[in-house]
Amino acid sequence: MTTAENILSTLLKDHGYSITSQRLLVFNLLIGQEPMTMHELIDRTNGKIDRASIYRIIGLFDQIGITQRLNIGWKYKIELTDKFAEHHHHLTCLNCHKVIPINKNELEDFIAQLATVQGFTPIDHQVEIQGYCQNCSKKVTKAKLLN
Amino acid sequence: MTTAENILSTLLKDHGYSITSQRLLVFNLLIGQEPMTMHELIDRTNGKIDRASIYRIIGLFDQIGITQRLNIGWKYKIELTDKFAEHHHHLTCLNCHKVIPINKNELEDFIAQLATVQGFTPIDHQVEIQGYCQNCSKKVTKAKLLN
DNA sequence: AGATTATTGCAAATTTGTTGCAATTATTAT
DNA sequence: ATAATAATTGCAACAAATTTGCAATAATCT
Repeated sequence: MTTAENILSTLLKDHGYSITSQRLLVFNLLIGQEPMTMHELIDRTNGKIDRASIYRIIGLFDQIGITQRLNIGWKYKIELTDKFAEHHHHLTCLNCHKVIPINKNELEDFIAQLATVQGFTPIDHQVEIQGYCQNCSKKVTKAKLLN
Repeated sequence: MTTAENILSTLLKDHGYSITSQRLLVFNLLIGQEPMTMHELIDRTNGKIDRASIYRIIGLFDQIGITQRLNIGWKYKIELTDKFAEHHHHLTCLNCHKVIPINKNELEDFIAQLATVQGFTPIDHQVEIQGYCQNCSKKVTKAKLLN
C-alpha cells in the first residue's frame, strides 16, 4: 500500500465507508494526473468498473474531501484535493480547454502573477468559496450520500 | 425600453445578432435575480420559449459577455455579467446550494472579509481564470457560435 | 468461517443538452 | 411601407450525462 492509499483508507474508514478495489482503482487513476473529465475517468477504467459505480464513488469522494470538481465553462473536471496534491489555482483556456495549474499559495501572489504569465490573456475570473451557511449543519449525514 | 435593454440591444447589434422577443425575455428573467439553473430559467419562461432556443440564447449570451456560468459542484447557474450587475464573488453552500453574493471589488478585501462573514464556514475555494492561451486565437468566429 | 452490512453491476429511466430542418421573424434595401 | 434576404425559432428526434431500484457480490464484524 502506498502512502496515498493509506491516507485514502483512513479517510474512508473514519467516515464509516469500506475500502473496495473499485475505490482504490478510481483513486489511483486520479493521483498524479491532470484533472480529468468524468468521461476520461470512465474510459481509463477500461470497463473494469460500471459507470454508475464511478459516479457514486466520485460523489462519495467529493463529500469526504478526497476529490473536488474543477469547473471549466459549464463542464467540469475531477481532481484530488490538497490532501493529495499542492494547493493550486488554474488558468483554463476558453478555446482549447487546456488547464494550466499555477502553484501559488497566496491569492495575492497569484493575482500579481497574472500579468506575467507568458502569453495568456485573462478575460474573466471567478472566486468560489464552498462551505456551509448558517442554516446548514456542518455534518453531512451518510443517508444523503447514497441513493 | 429600459437602460439595461438598451445595453443588451447594443451588444447584440455590435456582434451582428438580431434583437428578438425571446432574447429580451430571457434577459429580463435574469436581470435583478439571483443566479439560476437552466432548469429554473426554462421553468420561468412558462413554455413561451422552446428549450432548444433557450440553450442557444444562453450560449450566445455567454459568448458575447452578457451572461456567465457560475459553477456549483458539478452543476452551474446562470447570471448576468458585470455589465449588468456589480462585480461580485459568491459563497455557495455545499448543503442547500444557496448562492450568497459578496460585493467586493478587490480580491484581498474579499479574503479578509472571509473570517468575518457571519456564520459561514468556508471549507474550500477556487480561483478560476478564463482567457485565451498562447496557442489559441482571441477571436471567436461567429460560425462556432451557431449549430 | 458465518452473519451482517455496505457496495457493486446491471438495466432502465430521467435529465440535460444538441441537431436538422421547415416555418417564422427580424433586418436590409428598395 | 414593402419585398427580398438573412437570421432565429419551434419542433421533433436524437445523443450524452447522470440517477435509480434491486439482486448479486464483496467487505467488515463477531
